[in-house]
Amino acid sequence: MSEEKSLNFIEEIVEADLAAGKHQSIVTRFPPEPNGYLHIGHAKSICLNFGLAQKYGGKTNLRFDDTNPVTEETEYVESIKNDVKWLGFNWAEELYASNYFDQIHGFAVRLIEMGLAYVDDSSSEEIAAQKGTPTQAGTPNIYRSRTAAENLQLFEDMRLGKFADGEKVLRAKIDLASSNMLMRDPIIYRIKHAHHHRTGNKWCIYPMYDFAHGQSDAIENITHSVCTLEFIPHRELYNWFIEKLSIFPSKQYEFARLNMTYTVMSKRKLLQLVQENHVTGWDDPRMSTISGMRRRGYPAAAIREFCDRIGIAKRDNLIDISLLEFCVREDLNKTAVRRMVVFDPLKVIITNYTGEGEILHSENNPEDPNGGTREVPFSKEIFVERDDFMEEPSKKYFRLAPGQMVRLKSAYIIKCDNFVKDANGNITELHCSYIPESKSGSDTSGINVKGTLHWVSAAHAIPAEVRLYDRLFNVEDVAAAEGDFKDYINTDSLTVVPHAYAEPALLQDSMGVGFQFLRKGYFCADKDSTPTKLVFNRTVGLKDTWAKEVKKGA
RNA sequence: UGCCUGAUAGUAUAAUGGUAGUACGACUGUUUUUGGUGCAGUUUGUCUUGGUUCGAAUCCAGGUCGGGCAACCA
Repeated sequence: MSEEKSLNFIEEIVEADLAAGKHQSIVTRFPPEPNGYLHIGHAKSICLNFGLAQKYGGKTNLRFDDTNPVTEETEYVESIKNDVKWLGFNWAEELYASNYFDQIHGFAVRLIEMGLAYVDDSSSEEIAAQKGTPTQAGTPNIYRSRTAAENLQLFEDMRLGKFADGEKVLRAKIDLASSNMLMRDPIIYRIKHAHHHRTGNKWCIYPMYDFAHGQSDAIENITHSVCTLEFIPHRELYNWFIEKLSIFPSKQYEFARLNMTYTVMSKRKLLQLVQENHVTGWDDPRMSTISGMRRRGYPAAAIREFCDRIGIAKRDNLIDISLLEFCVREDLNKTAVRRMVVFDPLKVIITNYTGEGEILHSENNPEDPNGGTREVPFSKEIFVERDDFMEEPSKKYFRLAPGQMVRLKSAYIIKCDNFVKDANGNITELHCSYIPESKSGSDTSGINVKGTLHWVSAAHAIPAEVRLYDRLFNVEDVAAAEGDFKDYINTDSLTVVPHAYAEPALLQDSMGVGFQFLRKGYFCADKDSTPTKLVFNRTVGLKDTWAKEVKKGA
């Protein structure tokens, strides 16, 4: 078990800091804004932040970055907590930036007293214009030279609600000529007469991200504040506030956010999909949200493994979603319980089978020697998959065809003797004969067949609905595609099989587990499933080299 | 056009001046009562031009290309 895994650049920084005695132990944080559901990109950040603390014996706080009351809701807070827990992580403390509003307000006052912040009466457009452009310095306005006393009074009046939204803002007084636009006197407090999901109506002024995040990090003694690349320009500001306020010097480090093929990874776009009913909700199994993946049947361990495999670096990336699917299959192959379900039934009559029927046994999981077996009823009439028969088979087709033999999984070898067509030329029935000596487990027939089919006994079959999912978008790089991302939605991303036939064992199974429907893929019971109406989601298909072969031939 | 960032097989990610490796993918073969799984193997790479050096993916300089920055969002 002593596999040496190389460190990512953040782990290297942490190890160097620890080795240098800069910190006794580390503190990280996962800081979502509660304005939407978490997605797989957040999972990467969660695994990184919690993983760092786990690996180096530190702790991780869950901190809600709730500084914008108009977009944030308790529903989101709850879903985020649920998702982090489900992913398998425990936070040291559940914290909120809003817990620190008093302290942050105090920081602002201190800045004003030091002459490093001022109240600006300009409109948002005026401020934008006065900021200049990246190649042109900004210009100061008359408010910039207000005295500390005047600013103190004005800021207090802002807090007391004497002004309307947008009438005034508090700005840090830094450098209007900085090449970093964020240093050109950034707004640090704005007026919002809005109800906050935690502080209610106590405040009508709220700190901006830049005046809340680093401050919260400092208050919590966060040693390594890890965020994504787009915050690189914020680092200069982050450090400026820490220096001027003489608070705990948290350090910000940035890594590249996760992008994945055939999907979107922004809360704004995900919200749009939900609101405009392109999906059924945040937990629609096609969504890249944690809750969607959970509902679809992705194991938490598979998501963690995926996050581990993609690594941490600073280069922009577009990860192939098939890597995630690989991780899901890898996990489920070891754990999923095998069952047989026929999606598109074709009746097979075993003409020489004279018995009443019998109970056969089949292993629950060939990968797990301790997995046990379940009972599978067999009888004269069974269903097989319609595409497991071809009237005129191609040369490498190992399934049923006139005169061709296959094994029925865990049962007998059968031979197709005849088939019946209706008036329209559709095949309605297969007539086969079975080889009595070929019974699974006690086969003395000496016959070797190339194909093995899944099947269900017609008399014992139970109905089930099966939902098949495909990628939500039909272009690889959705974010880079021209125009509206919604133009690329795959309208065939959901296929419902309303009347599949399942083997009866499935009725007794506990529904929290992952299933493999033999030769069909991995499935899980959907939350819509009831004892009288089973509903399953296809988590991911099996690797299908035959389909690939067929495609090549076509 | 200014500033900030980055560039290693198809996709990711290592090698931290000394043999370019790993995973996924693709392709072979093999095993298999899942055309699944497993096993074995093959394949493909240092953006570019110079420089430093015995030796450069790594250090330096120029170029090229990608991403970000001018929200009272985070």
